[in-house]
Amino acid sequence: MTRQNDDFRGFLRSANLRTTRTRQWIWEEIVSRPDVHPNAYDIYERLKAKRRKVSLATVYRTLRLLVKGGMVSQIDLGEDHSHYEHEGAKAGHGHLICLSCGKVAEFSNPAIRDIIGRVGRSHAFALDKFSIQVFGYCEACKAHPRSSS
Amino acid sequence: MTRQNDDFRGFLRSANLRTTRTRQWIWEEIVSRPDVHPNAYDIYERLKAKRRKVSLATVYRTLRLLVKGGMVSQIDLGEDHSHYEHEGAKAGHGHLICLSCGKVAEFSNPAIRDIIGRVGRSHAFALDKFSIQVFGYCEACKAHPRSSS
DNA sequence: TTTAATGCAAACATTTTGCACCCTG
DNA sequence: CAGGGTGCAAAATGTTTGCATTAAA
Repeated sequence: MTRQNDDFRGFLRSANLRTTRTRQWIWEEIVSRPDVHPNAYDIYERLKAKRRKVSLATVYRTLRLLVKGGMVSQIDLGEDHSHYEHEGAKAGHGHLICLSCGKVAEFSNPAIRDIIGRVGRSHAFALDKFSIQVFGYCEACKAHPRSSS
Repeated sequence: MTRQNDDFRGFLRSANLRTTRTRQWIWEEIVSRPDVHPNAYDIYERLKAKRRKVSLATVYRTLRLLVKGGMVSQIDLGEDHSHYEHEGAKAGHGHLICLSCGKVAEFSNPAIRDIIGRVGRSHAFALDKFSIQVFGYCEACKAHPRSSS
């Protein structure tokens, strides 16, 4: 049993929630590939491909629960739906999003965290979390630009 | 005729778009209160209250056009719809969003801009724009917390 | 007068919910 | 075996689009 799985079961237990197969599958989809940032439908489709019968409604319900509990964070990549990622040790990182191919890279910068902490204090604001999206064109796409629609 | 109105007409002209009453009304709603960050429906309602007949569809169409043209920026305040603001001189600022009352404050920090510029370069990423959302509790709400649902 | 812009309603995409049945604890 | 969890279908929300009509240039 992995560390992440322990965390997950511990979270469910402490929240008085049941550890169901379905919830485990969804959790695994999120933690197993930290680089992927799937949306709800992605998770649903990947589980279906693995012959794990889960409904899209349950995927949404579970995601909501995990986000509320701080196990997963919900991110906006500039599309019309949310993406999700494991809220691991690398809390407080940002995303570089390619406007052409959609590729997402992560970055983490302690200086930004410090500055945001200071900004919060100067506004008498009790900080909870922050998110940063940087939009632009990745190396491949700026070398071979496609026509924009 | 204000500076902003000139910009607006200039933008439409250079994009070969017509300067219609409807578009002006919508533009005015956005620039007239830089502190408000309305969503599409807010704009629609405010115009209706002023007896300016505009359809919600046109509000959406106009917003899309303004965002594409870089006149307005589309921001995510953690709700399930977009908000909009005038993309003025204060480009590259962030938002402090109260998780309790929803109030939004802005901040601008040149150091963050620099760091993000550096991050972009180190990833060989051609920067276009960035956005920062900081979630937490404003002074009033942290003093008098409400029960969370 | 020509053609882009608009209003309306219908279509779409994403997310949530009601309810009968199922499974964990 | 009790009560929470799930699947399914329907509803709710936010946004876009087709088409007939209006109005900018």
